[in-house]
Formats: sequence, structure tokens, C-alpha cells
Amino acid sequence: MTGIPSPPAIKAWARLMRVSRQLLERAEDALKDSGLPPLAWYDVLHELAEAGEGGLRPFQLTERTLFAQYNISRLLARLEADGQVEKLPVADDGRGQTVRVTDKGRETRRRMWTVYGRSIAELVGSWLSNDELDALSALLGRLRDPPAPE
Amino acid sequence: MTGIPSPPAIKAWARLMRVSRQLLERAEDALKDSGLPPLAWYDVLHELAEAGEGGLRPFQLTERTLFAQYNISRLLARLEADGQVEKLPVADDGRGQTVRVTDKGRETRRRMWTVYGRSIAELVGSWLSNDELDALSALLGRLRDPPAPE
DNA sequence: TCTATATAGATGCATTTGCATCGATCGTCA
DNA sequence: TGACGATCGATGCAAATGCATCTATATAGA
Repeated sequence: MTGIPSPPAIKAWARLMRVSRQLLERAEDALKDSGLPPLAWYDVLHELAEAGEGGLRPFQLTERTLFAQYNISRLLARLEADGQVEKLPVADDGRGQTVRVTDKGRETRRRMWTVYGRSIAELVGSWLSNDELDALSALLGRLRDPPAPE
Repeated sequence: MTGIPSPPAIKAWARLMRVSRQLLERAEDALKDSGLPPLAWYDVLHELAEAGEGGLRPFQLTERTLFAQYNISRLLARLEADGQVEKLPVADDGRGQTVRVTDKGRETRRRMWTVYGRSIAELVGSWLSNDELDALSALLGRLRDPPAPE
């Protein structure tokens, strides 16, 4: 019975898609303009930095970042080729590996954050109050992880 | 002075990016599962349908859809090859052309909407009340079209 | 233990995107 | 009118994405 979306739903959807695309593009542009790698690198380096010395398995990264499995596989290959991460065999699972961020990777993340963080502040932080930002987060949170259509 | 984003700004940004990506993926999957073309086709067909008989110039489509110019160029080539749109020379500008949706294109849009609309209803409409959806639209509207960084 | 099935991760191939640039026409200004 | 910069749209080439599938290891069940 939810076949036809209400006008407010359509409008919210349209704005959500449009605004997120636009802001994402701005953030990517800012990184490019500073000669820094794309946001996808940041996402992975960030997760790995949070994970600490233990590192993460690639499949854990696919869960956390929403990138497709083959995408993570290739992204990690690029990051490794560039010395940003290192892959270690994992003892109790011969199929897998553990990925750990290197010092260079940590430094890359730090440099990216100075630009990325500024983008966030400019694109979002300077237009809404903290209360409004919290309200936005709360509303978006209700749309998160909707149950997959069986 | 807006160099460092506040925690609420970071959280709102993260949710915005994550939720929009996730919902977009769901909507795309639903179309694929029904054997329908990707959302990009819908966006263009929708704009052209709204424009009516007069059609639109490609550069107008790039403005309205946020797709890059070369992207629109190739998307239109694919749509034309598939008979969804037709390109007409435009009288008063020898460089340009006018793009108009065909009957087939209108039919494609209609069929896509039955699936796409249901996705919107399920992914957004069923989780927030209309008032909440309006509040979300209003907040997102404040983030729209931020002035480009010079 | 042996077999069947599931999971981790990589990869070949086609499609799409991004980037730079091009050819063509338009508009402006001398 | 003629020259010049701007705009419209297309395109060659490289990189990234999507899709299907593959290899290898792990796990469950007879």
C-alpha cells in the first residue's frame, strides 16, 4: 500500500539526492584542487586508522564503507601500491588478510582532513546551527539501514 | 575561521553521505531488478517530459541535472540510439540542438516511475511523517546551492 | 574423513566516468 | 567587416565501476 509516494516524500527524496550529490562534488573538488586523493581514500584510511594496530579485514571495510567488494579489493590494491596501507596474512584464516594503515597513510589522512574538514565546516556547518544539525542527523538516522526488500 | 567542523556538523555530514548513498543504491537495485534502465535515464526523461514539446538544449539539462557536460552528451547519445529521445537542429543557434522526448521515452519514464516511486515511498515515505519530511526538506534546502568557493 | 556448500578476495571484460581538448558557431568590439 | 574570446557539444584516452566468475580456504554434514 505504499506504492505511491506522497508529495512531501518526493520532495524530501529529491532534495536529499540533489544536495548530497552537490556537496559531495564540492568536497571532491576541494581535495582535487589541493592535489589530494579522492574521498574514497579518506574513507578507507579513516576506518583503518580507527581500527588501530590490529587493522581490518577487507570484508570489514566493505561493511563499514558501503563500497562494493570488488571496489574495496581494487582500492586496497591502489593504496598498497602507493604505500598507504600494508597487507598482512592472517593466522587463523588462510583465505584472508589484514590490512593496516602505514605511517604514510596516516599522514595522508591527516593532510586530507585539513581540506575535507574545512569543506564540511563550510558546506554544512556554516549554514545550520548545531541544534539544526542535530535535528538533521536525527531525521536522517531514521532513514538509515532500512530493512532490505527481502 | 570555519576551518574546523563542529562535531554536529561532522555527524550530519556523515549521515547525509551515508544515507543518500545507501538509499540511492536501493533505488537503483530496484530498477535493475525490474529490468529497467538506471536512474540517470529517469532524470533526463523527467526533465524532458516537463519541458514538453519545446524540448531542452543539452546545456539546460546539465544545469538541471547536475551531470557533467560530457556525461549528458554521452547519455543523450545512448538515449537517442535507443529511441528514447530525438535531437533536432535549433534554428537560431547553429552550434546547438534541441532534445525532445519521444513517445517511447515517455513510456519508459512511466514504467520507471512505478518502480522508482515505490522505492521512494518505501525508503523515505514510510519512515517519516509528512511533517517530518517537510522539516527534512527545509533543512536540506538551507544547504542547497551554497556559493561556489570563488 | 570425505563431500558439499559457503565465504574471502581477486580479476577479465564491458560500460561508464573523468579529464583534457577539439571543431564549430556565436557575440562583441574595433 | 574582421578578429577574438566565449559558448555549445563531441570525443580520444585513461581511470574507475559494475558484473560475473574464479581460485582458495573454511565450515558443516553424512
